[in-house]
Amino acid sequence: MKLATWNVNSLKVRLPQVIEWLKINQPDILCLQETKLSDENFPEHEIAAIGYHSIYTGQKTYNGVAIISKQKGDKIFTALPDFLDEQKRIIAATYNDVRIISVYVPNGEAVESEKYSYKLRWLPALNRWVEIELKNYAKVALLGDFNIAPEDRDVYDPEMWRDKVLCTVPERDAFQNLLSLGFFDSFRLFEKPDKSYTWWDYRMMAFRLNRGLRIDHILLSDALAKTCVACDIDKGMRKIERPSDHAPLMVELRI
DNA sequence: ATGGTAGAGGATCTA
Repeated sequence: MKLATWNVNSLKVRLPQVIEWLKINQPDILCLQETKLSDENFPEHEIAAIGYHSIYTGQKTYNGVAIISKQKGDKIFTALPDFLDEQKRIIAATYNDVRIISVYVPNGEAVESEKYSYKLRWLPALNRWVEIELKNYAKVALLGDFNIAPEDRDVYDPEMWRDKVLCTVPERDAFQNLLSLGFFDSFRLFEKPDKSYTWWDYRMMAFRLNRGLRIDHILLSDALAKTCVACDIDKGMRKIERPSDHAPLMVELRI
């Protein structure tokens, strides 16, 4: 079983890339973030034409998440139960006995901003709900754009990024609190090269200089982590013409 | 020099 996540930064622009990527990689599950599409504009038919189901919750211009899957899912959730939020940032469904939770965590903009305090309220709400989900399902995967670089080794220039949004202590604590519920960061189950990142700013030749951060993650519950045999960043998708600023991330599970 | 690029939408906002 292959699970993947990809912040596409507009599914309208990236649809041909997503279709091609699905054909080549054949994941069972692909979680998308920043679709930037209202539900009536979601390209469900184009995706169905290559044999994939879609579930989605979106809005115009900003945010928007989806799960693309070979099998149809059930027990679909499109919001956190105890956190009123107009922004479409979470979608979950069950595929056989595997619970898939796909998130687009708020970016936070800057520590002094209202968006940062929203991020620090959003993360505990996620934590509370995921804790319940872990009681109901042994096999849980929490995937997406977390907008958090968990450690200094996940940042190209940790001193420059010290206490900047994506790297602050409260954000990293919130990420550790998620892991403490019983998750493993699948990327760190394996020996990986230094300077492995999933996001590079469009500006200042950041990608060419590999000035990136590892902010997209696939967290696996113990039952799934035991079956995980690979976790890889598809950096090639950041090299092509008109790329997303994020690369896809994918795990392979022996189940 | 507080910049720069991309996407949406049609002036700025978000990242």
